[in-house]
Amino acid sequence: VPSPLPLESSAVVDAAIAILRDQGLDAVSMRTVAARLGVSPFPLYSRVGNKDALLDAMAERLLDDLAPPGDDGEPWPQYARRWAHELRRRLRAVPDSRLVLGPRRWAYVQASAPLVAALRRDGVGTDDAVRACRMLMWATIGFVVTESGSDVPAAEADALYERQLDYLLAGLTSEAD
Amino acid sequence: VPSPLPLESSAVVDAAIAILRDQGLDAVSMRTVAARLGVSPFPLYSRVGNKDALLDAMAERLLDDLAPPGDDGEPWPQYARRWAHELRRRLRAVPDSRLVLGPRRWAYVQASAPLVAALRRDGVGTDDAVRACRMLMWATIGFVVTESGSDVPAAEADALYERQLDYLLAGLTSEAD
DNA sequence: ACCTGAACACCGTTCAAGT
DNA sequence: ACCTGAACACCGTTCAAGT
Repeated sequence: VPSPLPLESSAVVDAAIAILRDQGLDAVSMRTVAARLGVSPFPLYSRVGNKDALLDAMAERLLDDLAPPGDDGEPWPQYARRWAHELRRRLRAVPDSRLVLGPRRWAYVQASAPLVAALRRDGVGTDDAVRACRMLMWATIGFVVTESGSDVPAAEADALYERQLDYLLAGLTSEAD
Repeated sequence: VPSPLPLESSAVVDAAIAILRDQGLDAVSMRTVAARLGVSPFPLYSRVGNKDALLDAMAERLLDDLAPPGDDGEPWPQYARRWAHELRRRLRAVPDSRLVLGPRRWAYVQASAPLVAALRRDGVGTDDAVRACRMLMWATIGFVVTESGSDVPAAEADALYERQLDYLLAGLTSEAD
């Protein structure tokens, strides 16, 4: 009599991400994930809920621990620059932009925490800090999603992103004073 | 003996957009579009190619004739502001952000033409004009895609977009001089 | 020449039946 | 209690057969 499989939800996410990297997002199905685990599809539903929840969990895993918190003496615009570049780097490493969109908000709320903290540490009010963070985050997500669908060379996209960041930080800095 | 159906590719796109508005993007399939036209799925493939090409054609339709060209005497930053707001308005009217992403670039190339023309008319070099246009377009697409997946109130998103536009235009203007 | 009906190889999800 | 196998209601796409 076989005992219940020691199938953790993290193992399901592991398998899904392995398929994502090997064969792309379209190859990730409840059936292919189950097959990679040597199991029928049914047990997956008790571990991860359903397909959409699995996609959420994958996004969360891929954005986990986005940026280290800033140093105590670091001014917020400098930290914001590091944070934004790290967010872009992580998002570009995700092999499919459909995974970073949709209603997968939770991962971003977590990711924004250290930037909001850096702003607050420098005396920016909570609402302003949240808005500044939101602007940088939305601009970065949008930039990555759009550049990934374009044929603009990487070096040019890098330069364009740097300039956009300059402009946004200049605006946010002048307003914060 | 029935003659060939007078089935135009535009009718296929019409039917697909009608289903999009009535039941959402997930309800748009080659089968449901064919059923709405009273036809089997097969003839659609000779009209629109395949499902992905149909999605491209839908995106193109939804962004068609994006912005009227600017007045001759209108300075480019003022036209850029109108253009960007119109782009955002159009994108927000598309009921699903998956439709404005992916490799559906052609619609955006067309949409950007009048803005590039306005910049050039004011003496901006071609490369700079293309880059400025790209920044405003990517920022806007990204903003809309991200705001549509968030629970930020519309008024707040409007204000945030306006400010982001201020910052980007301020940066682009100072650089153009 | 062009369409229909059926088929192929897939989906997400669920349920009776087994152990 | 938990899984398997089969099923249900779908996909995109294609092809033999009809007209």
